[in-house]
Amino acid sequence: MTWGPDVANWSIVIGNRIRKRRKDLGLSLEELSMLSGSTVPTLSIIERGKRDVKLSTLIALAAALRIELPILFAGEDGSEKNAVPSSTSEGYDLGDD
Amino acid sequence: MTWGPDVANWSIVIGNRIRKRRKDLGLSLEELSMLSGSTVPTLSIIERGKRDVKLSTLIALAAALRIELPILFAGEDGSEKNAVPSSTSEGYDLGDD
DNA sequence: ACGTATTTTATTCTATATGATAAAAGGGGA
DNA sequence: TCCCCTTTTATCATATAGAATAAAATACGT
Repeated sequence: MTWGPDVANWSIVIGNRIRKRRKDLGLSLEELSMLSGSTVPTLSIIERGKRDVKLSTLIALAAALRIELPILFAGEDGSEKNAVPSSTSEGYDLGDD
Repeated sequence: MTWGPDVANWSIVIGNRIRKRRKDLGLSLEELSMLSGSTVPTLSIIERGKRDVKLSTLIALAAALRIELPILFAGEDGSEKNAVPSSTSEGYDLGDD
């Protein structure tokens, strides 16, 4: 894996949320696999934050877990503020806005 | 494209938000390309909601546009409620929770 | 209408997400 | 310890995201 830290952080946060929700629902990876259409190995990898997942996969997972997609991205406080500290929040050069 | 409607809807919502933010910043696709690392054709496709984008790409774009990632997913009201009506919100069978 | 910048579309190539499957590793109970 | 269930890891095949590039289409000011 050669991602930047932001991707790694987000992948882990999102993976943890998926795993927690799955456990809360009392589902095994096998069961979530059937509900979401992703295979068990794929789910294992995603829940541990080791994959650069596609949007469609997250959408299917959110539906299977019966949560709104934005919940996977929301801050700990449930707001739209980042749950993950951005490593590149400033330092641009094009003089706009 | 053979996605379900949820993916299409989300792709369009997210693409529209990216394009609006880019315009608000007064950036061309070429400039956003340099800032985000995605190519111009890729940006064009993403902004029009025609690609099943990867998480890492969205993270890079949010950083380039200097917005928090959750903003791309938040509801119109900026909450964690879906901006997109889910076409698969119910009808499951495993008796949990 | 013309010229220029911007965006879209098309093509080829590479990287990788995901599926399918099997095997290995873990984790409780009895 | 022995099962059984669950999760992780590994391998191979397929689909597609994204890069690089060029060309076509569009927008837009003059």
